[in-house]
Amino acid sequence: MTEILSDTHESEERPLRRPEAPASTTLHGELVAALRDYIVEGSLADGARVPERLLCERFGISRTPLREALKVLAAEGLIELLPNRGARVRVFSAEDLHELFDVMGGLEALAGRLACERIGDAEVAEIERVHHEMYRHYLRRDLHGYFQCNQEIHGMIVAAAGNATLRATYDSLAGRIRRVRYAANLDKQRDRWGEAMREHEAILDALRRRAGSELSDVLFQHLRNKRKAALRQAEPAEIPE
Amino acid sequence: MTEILSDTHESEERPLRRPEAPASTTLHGELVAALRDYIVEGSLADGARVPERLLCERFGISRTPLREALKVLAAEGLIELLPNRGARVRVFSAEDLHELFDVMGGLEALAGRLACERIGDAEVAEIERVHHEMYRHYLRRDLHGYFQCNQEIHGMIVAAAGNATLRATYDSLAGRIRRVRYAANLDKQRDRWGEAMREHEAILDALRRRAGSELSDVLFQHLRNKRKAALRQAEPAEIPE
DNA sequence: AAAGCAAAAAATGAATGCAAAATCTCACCC
DNA sequence: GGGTGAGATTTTGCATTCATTTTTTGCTTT
Repeated sequence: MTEILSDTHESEERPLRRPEAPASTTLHGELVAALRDYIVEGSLADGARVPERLLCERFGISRTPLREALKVLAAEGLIELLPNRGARVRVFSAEDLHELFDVMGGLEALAGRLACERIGDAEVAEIERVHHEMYRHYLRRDLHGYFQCNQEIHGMIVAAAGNATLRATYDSLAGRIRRVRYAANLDKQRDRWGEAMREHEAILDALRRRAGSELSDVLFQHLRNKRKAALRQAEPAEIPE
Repeated sequence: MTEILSDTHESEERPLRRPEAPASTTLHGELVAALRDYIVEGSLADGARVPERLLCERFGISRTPLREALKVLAAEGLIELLPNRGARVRVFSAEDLHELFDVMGGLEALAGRLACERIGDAEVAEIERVHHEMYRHYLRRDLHGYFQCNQEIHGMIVAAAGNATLRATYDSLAGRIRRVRYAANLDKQRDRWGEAMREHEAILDALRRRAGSELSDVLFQHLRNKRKAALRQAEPAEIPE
C-alpha cells in the first residue's frame, strides 16, 4: 500500500465535529454529498468505472463507507452497479433525458399548482423581482445571468409549493440532469430565448392570478419546449470539459 | 467453503459471456428488496428501531450488506438513520402523508397527460374493462375487489405513460404510503365511494377524448379527495395487524 | 429512598482481512 | 502471425475486527 499523507499528529483534534450541526455529522452522509458533487460535476467521464480504491484515497476513508455511499447514489440513479463488475457513471440516453424532462415538467406543474394555493403576495413579488432581473439579462443578451435567474425562479416556485417531499424528489431528479445541463443549455438555445421569455411571462401571469391548473399547464409546456431545445443539440454533441 | 468443481481440463465449456439472465447475483439487491418488503408489510412497528443483529440472523448475512441495504432504504425514505443511534422505521406524520398524497397526485396527473399522448385504443379499452369490473364491485359493495381494480387502473395509467423514470419515482413514493394504505382506506371510505366512482368516470371520459390537460386536473383532484378521505380517519387510528 | 454518577454492556461506524470473481498478461499452439 | 487459455494481478463482495458512542445497570451520596 502506498503511504497516504495523513496528518494525525494531534490526536486530540476534533475530527470534523461541528458543535452547531450535530445531525449532519454523519461521515457517511457528508461522503454521499461529496461523492454526488464529485460525480455530478463531471469529474468522472460518462460510463467510466468508479474507482473504489482511488476514491478511498481521494477522500481518505476506507472502502466500507464508500461502498455504502455508492449504493445510495445508485439508488438515486446517478451510477449503475453491475454485479461483480463495479460501479459505473450512469450514461443517460436520449430516451432517459426525454423521460427525465417530462417528469421534471410534471413536478414543476405540480409545484405551480400547489404554489397557487398558498403563495402570498410578497412571495409573488419576490419572484417578479427575479423575473425582471432575468428580463434585463435577456435584453443584455447575458445568457449566463439569464440562466441563473431562470433556475432561481423555477426553484422559487418549487419552494413556494411548501412541500418537502416534492422538493426532495425534484432535487433528486435535478441532480441527474445537472451533468447534462452544464453542457446542453448554454449554446444553441438563443433562438428559443424569446419564446422562453414569453412563456415566463405567462407563468408569472398565471401565478399572479393564482390560476393553479393553468399554471400547471404552462409550466409543463415550458419544460417540454425546454426539452426540445436541450435535446436537439445534446444528442450529437459530447460533453466538453 | 463448499467444494467447487474446477476440473475444466477437457470439457471446454463456454464461459457464458452474457446470457442476459444472471442479474440476480446481487445478494445485496435481493436483500434490499427483502428488507423493503419486511418493513413495508409492517413487520416492524412505527418508529421502532431496526435491529441490525436480529435482521442479520434473520437473513443469514453479516452486518456489512445489511447496513448497505439500510442506507438505500433510508435514501428511499422508508427508514431514518440517526447518527450513532441506529435506524428507525420512519414515522409519517399527517403532514408527511399530506405531502406524499400531493406528490402522488402530481405524478398521476403527469401520467394521465403523457398517457393521452401515446395511448392506443386497445389500451383504453383494457382500462375500460377494468373500470367496468370495478363498477361491478361497486354495485356489489365489494370494497376489496373495488380497491384492487382501483389500484390496477391507476397503475395502468402510469404504465400507459410509457415513462420508466416516472414509473420508478411513482413506485418509490407508493412504497411509503403502502404501510398506511393498508389500514387507512378500507373502512370509513364508504361515504366517499360514490364520489370516487363518479371521478373515475370523468377520468375515463377524459382519457377517451385524449384530453391530457383535463385528465391531469381530474386525476390531481381525485387524489386530493382520496387524501381527504384517507387522512380524515388515518390520523387517530392505529395500524391494526 | 430518590437522584446522580460511574462503569459495564451493547450497539454503531468504520477499517481490515479474506475468498471468489473478473480482468489482465503472456507464453503456447495452430 | 493470430487466436487461446492458464496463471497472475486486480477488484469486488462479504465477514470479521476494532474503536467510539450510546445505553443500561448498579452503586454512591444527600
